[in-house]
Amino acid sequence: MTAPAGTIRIYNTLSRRKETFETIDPGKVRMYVCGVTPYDSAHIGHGMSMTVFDIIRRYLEHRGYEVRHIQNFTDIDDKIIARANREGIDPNDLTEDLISQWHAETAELGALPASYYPRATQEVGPIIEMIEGLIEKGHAYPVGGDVYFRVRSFPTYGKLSHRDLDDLFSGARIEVDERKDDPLDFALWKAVKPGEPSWESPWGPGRPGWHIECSAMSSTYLDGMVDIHGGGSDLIFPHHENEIAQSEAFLGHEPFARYWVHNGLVKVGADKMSKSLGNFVRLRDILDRGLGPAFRLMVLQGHYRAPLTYSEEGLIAAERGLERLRLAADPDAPVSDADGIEGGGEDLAALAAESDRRFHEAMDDDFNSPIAVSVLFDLARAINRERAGGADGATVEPARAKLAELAGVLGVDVTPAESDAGNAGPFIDLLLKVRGELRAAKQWALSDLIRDELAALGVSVEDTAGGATWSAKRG
RNA sequence: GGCGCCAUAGCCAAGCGGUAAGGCACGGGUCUGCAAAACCCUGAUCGGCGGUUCGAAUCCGCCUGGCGCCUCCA
Repeated sequence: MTAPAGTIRIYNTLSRRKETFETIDPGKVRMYVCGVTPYDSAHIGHGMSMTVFDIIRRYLEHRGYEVRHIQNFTDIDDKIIARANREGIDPNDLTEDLISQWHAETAELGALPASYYPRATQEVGPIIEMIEGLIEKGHAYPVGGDVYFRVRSFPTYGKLSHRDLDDLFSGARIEVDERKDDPLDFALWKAVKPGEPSWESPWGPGRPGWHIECSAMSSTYLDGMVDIHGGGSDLIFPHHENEIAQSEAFLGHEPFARYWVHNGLVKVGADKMSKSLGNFVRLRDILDRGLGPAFRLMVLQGHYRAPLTYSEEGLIAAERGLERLRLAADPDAPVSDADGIEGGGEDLAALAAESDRRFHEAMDDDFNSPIAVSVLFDLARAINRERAGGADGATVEPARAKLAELAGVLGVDVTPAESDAGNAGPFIDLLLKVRGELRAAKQWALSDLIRDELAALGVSVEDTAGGATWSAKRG
């Protein structure tokens, strides 16, 4: 269902302001998200980025846009070669394996697959063409089998990261390669070294440098102009800065990307989480515990541009919150008719309408998901309050349906927890039936024993007015 | 050294000029055989000091404490 039209505003790293979102083609969004260099398994930082851009994409689609979402794999790089050599395997086998893991993890995280996933190694032709074009235009020069981009030839270099060339130079932490015209020039093509994979090129055998593959791929798959170009904020410099320089110098027009969107980084404790710091948490570990949906909610509860402080408690807190949303969104949730608890007698249809308005207002404003999520919780509380007061399903339905709908827009799965009990279901039902008899006979010790033992097995039992219900713990 | 960002209740986290969303935890209740879940109640004046303003968590300055980028990184 498409919501009523509203103006979407997006923060653009380039202008450092929120801008009204207007696409190149009406109703269509060209989105390029920097994927990964697959040299190791994904961590939750990748998970955050995947989730953030999945939410942005879902919301734009919800708003009626058709989104062409391209996500690349830079499957040739120093680290890939280093690891493959260390393990004595073919770099291709390594990247194939990691890429298939990536796809599996994307799916388990509940992120929609991209429209297409180009790979650097399969785009060498376009990459070489682009490099040749840059040389012709004087923006690049070959040196002994390498090719470098001449940073000083691109007057607006630094506009994305808001840096001055001379400030960068004064940073003086760049290895000085005497063969380069300028220390800041970066490699477009790297001459082959012993033991490395290589491709033929006008400059001899070699391989693409780091940034050029994204320029070539975004150009190839999004017609040389993109609406949204995204990635983690650690990519702003040098990766995206270099990408702009290459693409705009080559294409001869700017901007090559209209909205630069960057997500905040995951922190563990006070520090940024990264492979090099060794403080990373593998995405796989969270997924295997069945906490993928909780992770998504945790990401949503913070703003996408702000750093996300990750902790085990934070993840568990999100899981608890998610359970509350699930209960509220469950059409078969038990209704209490206990005395002493009164419903608010609210107009839930009106609440649903108001919630819808607030939700879209928040998401339209640079994807303010924390507020959108708070709307979900407000709905949940109202629903539970009415149910606690004995309201029937029909009374609660407008709010319940709205909650499920809005959660769905964010990709939050609030469908009732599926039983992980496998074939044990009927036996558990049987046990609870027996326990019911015991309770009727006030055999509390035995009935409590059954409940405790089931709990130890990961099955929680709850007694409600309508009888006992059970649910298996996820994971 | 350069550029930039952030400091909001126990933890996480919105708000960005009109007297503090939401989540989790804690405590007190209701319900329950007990429990669980749910519901109700309870908690902050926004790092510090100045300034601008009728009015500031929100703007400016200084200070203190963190972080990020400048090198591979989502």
